[in-house]
Amino acid sequence: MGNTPISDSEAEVMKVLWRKSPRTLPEIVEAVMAVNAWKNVTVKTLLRRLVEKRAVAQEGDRRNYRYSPLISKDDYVEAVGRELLARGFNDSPAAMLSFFVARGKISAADLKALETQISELKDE
Amino acid sequence: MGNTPISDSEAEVMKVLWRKSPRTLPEIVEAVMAVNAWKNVTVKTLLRRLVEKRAVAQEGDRRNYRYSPLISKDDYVEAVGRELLARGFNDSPAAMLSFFVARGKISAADLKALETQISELKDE
DNA sequence: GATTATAGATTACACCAGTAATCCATGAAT
DNA sequence: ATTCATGGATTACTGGTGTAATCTATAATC
Repeated sequence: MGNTPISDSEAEVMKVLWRKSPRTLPEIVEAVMAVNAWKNVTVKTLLRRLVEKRAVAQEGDRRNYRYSPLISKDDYVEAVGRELLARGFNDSPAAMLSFFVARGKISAADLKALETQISELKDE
Repeated sequence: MGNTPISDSEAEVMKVLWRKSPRTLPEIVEAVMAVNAWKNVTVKTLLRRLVEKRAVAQEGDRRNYRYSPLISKDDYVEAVGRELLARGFNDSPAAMLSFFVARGKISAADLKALETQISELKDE
């Protein structure tokens, strides 16, 4: 998609690492394949590319590496979010919000919860 | 980027058409080049691809076509948003919102405005 | 009528992403 | 010692995207 250093398919691999890490290759392959109908070699390729682009760490001894994420889910999500903001909403979070509200994707209850969240943030 | 039928660069062309349409080629080229340092042929290519993928209509007589968007900005934005939601927030708009609030991207005033928006929606 | 400018079409080309096959080396099993 | 399985590396191939050069036909101009 856009500007994240992580592609969509690669993100599928990251997701399993974000859930639990470190993991070994077979663990990762299994977890990814539980969700995506890819060949195991495909998962290996994705993992290797992630290591290359320093999004995943390879530790321990060769032949039995342990893999862990080097990019946090929050960072990833923030990058994706920033992209949406730029692409669709002219960098205005409020405009985005408004859009989702208008589409009925965000309820009054959601807003209440957010209010609470905001006031809690203020108490710091 | 992801699944929108419109790529990032192509979106730059759509943007000028969303702002005002129909427009002629030179108008489009000029408007796009005011923002992007592309060669004019590049803009032509993007426009042609958009016509090919039926995102833009070509009307009037050859040699002086008028171009207008066939995909609305709202549709585009919604597609991009849906994609983000899937990629980063597990399809939960509320989760996304919460994320932006936590990052201080959404103010209490923004929320107030949204509340109003919601209650207005309810009155229908 | 010849020349020129240019809207639009055709062709190009490198890079990345998605998806995968094949190869290699080594630890395990026989 | 030989074979097998498998983690990891190398290579591959297609389609899309970013970016553009070149060509063609025609309207305008001289």
